[in-house]
Amino acid sequence: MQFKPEHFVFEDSLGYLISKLRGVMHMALDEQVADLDISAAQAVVLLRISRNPDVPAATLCRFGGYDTGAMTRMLDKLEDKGLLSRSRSETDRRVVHLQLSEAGRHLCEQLPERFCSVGNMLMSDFQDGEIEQLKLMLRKALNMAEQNWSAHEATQHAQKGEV
Amino acid sequence: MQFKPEHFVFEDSLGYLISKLRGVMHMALDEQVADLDISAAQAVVLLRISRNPDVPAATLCRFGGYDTGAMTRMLDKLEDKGLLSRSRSETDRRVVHLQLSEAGRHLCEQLPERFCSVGNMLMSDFQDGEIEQLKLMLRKALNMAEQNWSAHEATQHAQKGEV
DNA sequence: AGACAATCACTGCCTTGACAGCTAATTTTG
DNA sequence: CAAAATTAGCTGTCAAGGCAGTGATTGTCT
Repeated sequence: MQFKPEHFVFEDSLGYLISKLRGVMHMALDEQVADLDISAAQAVVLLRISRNPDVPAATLCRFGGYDTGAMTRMLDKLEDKGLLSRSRSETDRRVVHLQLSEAGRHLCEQLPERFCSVGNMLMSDFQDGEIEQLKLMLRKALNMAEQNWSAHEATQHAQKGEV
Repeated sequence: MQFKPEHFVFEDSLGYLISKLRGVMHMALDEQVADLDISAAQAVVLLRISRNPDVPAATLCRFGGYDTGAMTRMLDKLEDKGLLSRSRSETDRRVVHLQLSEAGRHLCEQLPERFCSVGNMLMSDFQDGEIEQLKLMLRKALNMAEQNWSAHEATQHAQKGEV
């Protein structure tokens, strides 16, 4: 029982800080990739495909935190831009495999730098080890969430998460 | 230069962890207030009004990270539910003041407990001081963002942030 | 083998929130 | 004091994403 209702101040709460930081990071990434003519969300998906060639779309949904409908439409746009192509799996014809085009691969080569720029903008005055410590605590919280969720939502839809 | 492109792994990045945690917290809060027939976003706005009686809507926009259009429609819904009432300011007739109704006040009394439940669910195995340390680092990152932003976006719209 | 359930991708429908344009009211400036 | 700029709130429009329902395919169970 770390938090007590009688002392709760939203503007000082963890939820507020986390949400705000997420918003800032998302906006910063959007700006970083604007010249590539994609959005932050699209950049994340593209990077994922480039690291996992021929990944099925459904896998992207699960780990990317997207609805299958949202993913379909996002892939439509990326395909329209000529950054990737879809192809039905031979072994399981329900599945659609995703491959980056030449333009997509070229674009993805530039992404890690853009992602890192955002991190460096926010963390430049963090000391050695502080970042790892921060990530450790975030992972700890996520683990807790996962435990408390599987306990009572085992039957419901998959966990959602986010990008 | 804390982050280097050649070592970048998205699933282990700060952006991924922050986004995922935000998603989990948002979902958990939604669930916590579902029986009150409001959304997590609405809960935040209501709590803010209850702490700042007669707050102008524009102030909610600025500190809540909402567009004025989005705020108008959110207040429409809360008014339809009978949780608050709007009234034009006497001294500045552009301004709309917000007051909670009796039902709204009663609902708000229950909110801190719901917010804390989410925090306690995620942080139950954090040790003393760890939470404060985590918040300290988050605030540090947010401060950095604010600095680097005012530098190059001074002329653009207000910073957005999030709820 | 055949019935049934599960999975994958896709589509319509809906909500949320951003952006731009608008009016009214106020403040600033010439 | 009049004109211009600013501020507050509202509305239309758009894009993103969630939910439910569908068809096709595959897996499972009897």
